[in-house]
Amino acid sequence: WTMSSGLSAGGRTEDQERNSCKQDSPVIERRNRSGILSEPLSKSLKKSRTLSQYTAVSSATSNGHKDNSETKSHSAKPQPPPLPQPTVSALTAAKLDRTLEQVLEGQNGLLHFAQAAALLKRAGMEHMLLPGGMGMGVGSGDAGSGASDLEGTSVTDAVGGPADFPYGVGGGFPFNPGLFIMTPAGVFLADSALHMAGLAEYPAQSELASAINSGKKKRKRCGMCPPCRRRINCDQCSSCRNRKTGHQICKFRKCEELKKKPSAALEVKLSSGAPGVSVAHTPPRPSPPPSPRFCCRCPSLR
DNA sequence: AGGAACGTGACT
DNA sequence: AGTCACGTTCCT
Repeated sequence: WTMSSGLSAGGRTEDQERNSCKQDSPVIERRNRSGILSEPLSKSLKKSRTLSQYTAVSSATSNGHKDNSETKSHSAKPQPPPLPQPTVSALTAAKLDRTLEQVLEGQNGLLHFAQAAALLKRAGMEHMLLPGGMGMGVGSGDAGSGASDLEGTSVTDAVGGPADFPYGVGGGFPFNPGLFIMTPAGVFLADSALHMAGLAEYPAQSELASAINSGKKKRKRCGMCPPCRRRINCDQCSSCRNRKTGHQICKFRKCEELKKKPSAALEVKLSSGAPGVSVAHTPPRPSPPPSPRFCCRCPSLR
């Protein structure tokens, strides 16, 4: 996964502008060896998902945020249309950063979904997935419409085209969206989906599902919210000043999801129709108060 | 209720 | 072993 490297090279944040005394030199990029500044996303995210399982799909994620050398290596692939490639001189750093943030926000959830779908599909093929098994969710009832919505337009657009996510209009994307768990850390496969696909040996996925259920594990940064994407400690907030005693991340970098109470976050997930294992055919909720950001039925809702 | 300090898990 | 950071507890 190279998103973090892309971010670090892609543009200077507003923070960097503010704390210019430190950020003028590239020293800031190597200031923390554990990745606080240069790799804010990779550590939590790479553990949360089986990145090695991802193929070309994941590479599309970082296309827009790589430096020139990285972009060159992917020059054969069509770049996602919404990603601007302005000259740095033409845009201010802050503006560029905002643009990147918008692009990221719009794409991350869908990309995670696409990646999970790719993983499931690939693994399912490897396991000679039963014909009537996973496919049955597609055409059945409202789930089908939601699925077609997703794969037909949003996902394809976000990922960059059928080459990257070949489950487009005619691709026959065979999975019920209810089989996916939308979490702050990304989109994962529901437990039952794993069993249906015979994927019990995919440890990260099942482990995550159990972690969601138990709620015992330490939560991790979502990696997508603005605070998570922020790479610079303010060095001025109480958390920064009291780092030795406080053991707390900079207030401006505190993940939005982690700010919520664990119970509240769980309730949001449940009410948004993404309960860990109760899958596909749950009856529609009478008054769904969907999470503004995560909803497995309405992936475009943010 | 919000913030600070501490305990401790996760990671290098 | 050292560092980071989430969760809990305590204090205001």
